Amino acid sequence: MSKLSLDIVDFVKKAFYSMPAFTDADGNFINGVYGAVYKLSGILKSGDYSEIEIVKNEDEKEGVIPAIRYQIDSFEGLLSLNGEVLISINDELLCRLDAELSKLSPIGTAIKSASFEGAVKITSDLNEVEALFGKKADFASFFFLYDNLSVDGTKKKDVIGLSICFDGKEIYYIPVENFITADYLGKKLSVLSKTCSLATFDIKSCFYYFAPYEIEERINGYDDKEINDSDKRCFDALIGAYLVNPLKNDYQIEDVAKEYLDLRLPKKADVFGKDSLRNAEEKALSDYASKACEVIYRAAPLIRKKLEKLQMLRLFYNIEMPLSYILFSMEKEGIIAKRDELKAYGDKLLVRIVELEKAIYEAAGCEFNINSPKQLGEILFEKLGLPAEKKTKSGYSTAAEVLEKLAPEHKIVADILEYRGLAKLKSTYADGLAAYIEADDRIHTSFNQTITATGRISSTEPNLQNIPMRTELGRLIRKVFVPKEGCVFADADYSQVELRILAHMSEDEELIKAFHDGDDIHTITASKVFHVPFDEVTPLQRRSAKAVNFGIVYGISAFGLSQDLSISAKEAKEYMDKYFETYPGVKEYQESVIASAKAKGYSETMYGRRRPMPELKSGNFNMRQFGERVAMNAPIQGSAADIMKIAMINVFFKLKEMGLKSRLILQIHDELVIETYNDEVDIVTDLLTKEMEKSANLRVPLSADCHTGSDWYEAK
DNA sequence: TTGATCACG
DNA sequence: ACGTACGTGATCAAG
Repeated sequence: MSKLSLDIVDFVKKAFYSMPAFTDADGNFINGVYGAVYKLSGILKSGDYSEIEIVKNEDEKEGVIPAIRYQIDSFEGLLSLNGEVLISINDELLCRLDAELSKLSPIGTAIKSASFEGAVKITSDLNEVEALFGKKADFASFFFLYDNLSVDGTKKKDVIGLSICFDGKEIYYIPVENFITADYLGKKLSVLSKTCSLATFDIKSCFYYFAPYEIEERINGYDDKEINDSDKRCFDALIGAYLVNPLKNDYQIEDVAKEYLDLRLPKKADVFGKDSLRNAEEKALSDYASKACEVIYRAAPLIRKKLEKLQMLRLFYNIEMPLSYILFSMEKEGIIAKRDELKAYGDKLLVRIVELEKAIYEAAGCEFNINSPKQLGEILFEKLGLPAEKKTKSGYSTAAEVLEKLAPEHKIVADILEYRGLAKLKSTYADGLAAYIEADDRIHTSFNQTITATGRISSTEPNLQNIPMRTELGRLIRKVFVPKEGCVFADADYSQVELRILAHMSEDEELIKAFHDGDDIHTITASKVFHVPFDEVTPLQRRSAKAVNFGIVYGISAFGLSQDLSISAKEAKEYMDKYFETYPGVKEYQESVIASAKAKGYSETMYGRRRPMPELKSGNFNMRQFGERVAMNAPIQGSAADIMKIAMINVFFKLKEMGLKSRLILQIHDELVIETYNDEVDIVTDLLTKEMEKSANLRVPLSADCHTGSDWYEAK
């Protein structure tokens, strides 16, 4: 009888790759530990050994993917209950292993794994690839597998391979290597898109290599056409899933697999870890990509049916799908940011920040971290004894709103407020933006189309939709954003688009009339609400009317309005009552929207975009109130988002149709920026304004103001 | 990772 | 009686 030396790292690793990938009910892989126990059990039952010596190569363990790593640990735990290295083989051990085996069995745990009816074929044979794309088909899915490592200097992602599926049975995985480049595969897909509907996931990331036929050939703007099944179009399962449920914060392909197919798809990070996919085994790569491709192939028709049922096909095909290409194009263009000027701006801020720090430490009598709300609160409210308004869960509130009230109490407060403002500008904007300037001197933001609950787009890495505007010092940052040589910026923004949409949707006659009468809607509203002639509206009255107008769009509450205007809730309520007397149609409209949302569980925009409102069914009063405000706001904010998206489609394809060189580069909710060639300024400003104003036909006119300038500060 | 704060529409 | 304006993203501190 002899001793079995068992290298558990290698043992589990081999087992993992020899078994189909299955998981437990929580989605954790258990195929490696299952295979290892199964094999070990067989070895031990042969009776050749009397004891096991556990060998564990920690270095090798670090090198394996996470999905294997944790299985090594659980295998070790099963084998060696108390951490022994030497284990004697007896009946107790054999029984324990058998018991574990039945627990781990994929049959026993009844886990459905993404499994194929047909085999995955890996091919690098050019003839085979050519033949593959020459197939006659109505529908195919594809999936680009990108490297985990993001490449510095460019947003262009590294493609490792492409999976493509034509009939749901046979899935091909084509590694990108040698003459089979990502560009080549993209071109093949472009050609295919002419005769075959294609589905993928996150199509925006595919546009680096592939432009669908319907985009390449297109010169016409938005068209509210019916959707024919026979039309060959691209389908993005991510955008589809988002439209069906815009509340989910993070849609991964694994979520789509689970939600629409009840399949557990392994997470990319679990399979490959954080390492580059360049070093991963081809089988693992093809396995992952093919599963994703199959999920798309099977889920896309289901998502499409769902959209059809929800009457959102036109929103999907006529607005969101073409928009995704425009967002890609805007990301790719980017915007020049001047490194040196940003640095100089930051240095200027730093001088004052250092001064303020000194003054604050002196006034406080000690040094502390001004950026820490906790430490700041202790200094202000304990050491200096300022009157505290305990407001947050974790302690004193030191928000600007609170500090402003405290300013007369102690001279330190004003310095802190100024410090805060400057520190924000330095960290988020001066230093923050500089880190995103790429080799082409441009910042390439990411526009996200599947984030917001209302249908707006968002901007990240960096966020170019929140560049300072309201204070002069902050606004100066916009001077670092400049057009390229021979260009200016054309910047157009909608005037009061949300209130105009409210006028349209509520059909309130007075509000509609107000927009036909003139364009200072706040003064007109003040005049009507306070019963004074237009020319005699006081600044305070206008400010109040403006706040009420904002409140109406947000889904008004007397308390919120009172906070904004620093008045009592009773006075705020009076303003609201007067407003609703003036515009009774608005009140009726808001009530009907809430009633409808309560009945249906969602509210919708002019173009059929839905926002589900589970809060309305909540047992919690506050949640229900929130649901009601959201029900009032979402159709307004969402319709404005729809209209801007239509305008972007019209502007983008108009530029293309006219063969202009100028390009859309930014969207900030109600504002578009075009990098405009000097010889195209007149035509571009004209088409930009016109396309924005005619993108929707409302009961009130849409108005857009366009400015030009040689930097973003000047063009606003 | 979460909460507080603050930048935008 | 209760606690609230709508929608985002980045940074910093602290657990």
